[in-house]
Amino acid sequence: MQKNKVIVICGPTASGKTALSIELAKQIHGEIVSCDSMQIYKDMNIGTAKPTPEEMQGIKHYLIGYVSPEERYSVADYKTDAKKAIKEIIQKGKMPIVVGGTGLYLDSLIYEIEYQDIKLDEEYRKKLEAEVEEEGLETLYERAKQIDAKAIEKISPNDKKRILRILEIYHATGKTKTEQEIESRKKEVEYDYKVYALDWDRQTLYDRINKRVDMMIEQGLVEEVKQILTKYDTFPTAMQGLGYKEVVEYLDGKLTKEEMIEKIKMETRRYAKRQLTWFRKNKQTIWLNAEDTIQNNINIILKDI
RNA sequence: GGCUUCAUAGCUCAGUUGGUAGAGCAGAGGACUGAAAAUCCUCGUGUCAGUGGUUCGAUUCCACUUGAAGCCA
Repeated sequence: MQKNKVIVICGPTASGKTALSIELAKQIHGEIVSCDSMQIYKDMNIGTAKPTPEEMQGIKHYLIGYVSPEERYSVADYKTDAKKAIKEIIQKGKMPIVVGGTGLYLDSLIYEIEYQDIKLDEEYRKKLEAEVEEEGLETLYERAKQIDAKAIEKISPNDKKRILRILEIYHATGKTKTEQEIESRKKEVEYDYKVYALDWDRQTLYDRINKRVDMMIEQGLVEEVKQILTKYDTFPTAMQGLGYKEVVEYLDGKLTKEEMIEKIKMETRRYAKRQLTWFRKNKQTIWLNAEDTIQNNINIILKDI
C-alpha cells in the first residue's frame, strides 16, 4: 500500500516559510502542522513570529499557541501531537504540510523516532544538577562513560545536558542511551515525507533577520514579555526563546535597549546558521531558492505530488 | 599655530629588549534522540597608517607625511 504524502517546508528563521506554506495550502487543499518549539506556546506571539489570523487566510494551523508557557514540553510530546494532527488532516482528505524550523522536532517525524512513555524525573535532574555543583562535571562524565561508553564518545566533557541525559535515561529505564536509540528507530516511517528547505544568500538572510527584529520591537515585544512575566510564574522552557530571554535581561537592567536589540539580532543570526547546518545534513531535502517567486517554488513542489 | 599621545585581524586591544605577530568579541564550519530558539566542538596572515632613513634584517629605532584624541595658545 502506498504511503500518504506529507509535505515538509523547513529552513532557517525569517526565510519565508509561512508565506510559502499558506499559499501552497490554498492551492493544494492543505492544512498546516507547525514544527516550531516556541510557537507552541500561548501568549508568545510577536517574538516567535507566529502567523497572524490574517496571514493564515483561513488555512487551518495545528500546534500553534496551545501550550502554557508554564508547561514542560519536549520532542516526545511534539511527536505525539504532530502525528495526531497529520492523521486528522489525512482523514479529512486534505494534504498535511509540516512547516517549521525546529530540526529536532522535524527529525522525530521524518525518521519516525519512537519515544518511550516515560516522564522527566525532575527530582533526579535536580539531584544531578546539585552533584555537578559539588563534584564538578568531570565526575558525572566519568559515571556516564561507565554506563554508556559508546554514547560518550560523541559527547564533549563540557556538554552538561547530554551527560546528564545519559544518566537520566539509565536511571529511568535501566537502558543505555545507545540501546534506547536503536530501539527508537525500529518502526517503519509511516508517511512519505517530501522535504523542502528554503535557501537564501547568507547576507540577505541576515538582513532579513535584522529587519525582523527591529519590527518585533516596534510591534511591542517588550510589552509582550512584561505581560507574560505578569501572567505566568515559571518557565521550564519557554523563556529560552530568542528575543524573550534578552528582553528579560533588559528589564532586569543588565542590558541597555540598544544592547538588547543587537543581542537578539546576533543570537538570531547564529540560530539561523545552526538551523542551516541541521537541514543540510538530510540529503533527501530539496533546496528551494527563496529569492525566486513563491509561485515558482510552489510549482516545483507540485511536480512531486 | 605649539606640545603630547596614539595609529596592529571586521571591532576592542595585547605584543615583538629589531629576526614579518596573538587574545577576546564578531564571523565561518560542524555536532545534535525526552531542555533543541537549548547545549556543545573546531577554526586566527593581517600592505602591524604611508614614504624615506639607519641596519645583514624594521611592524619594532629615527625623520617626515597623513589621520585621530588630548593639552597649551
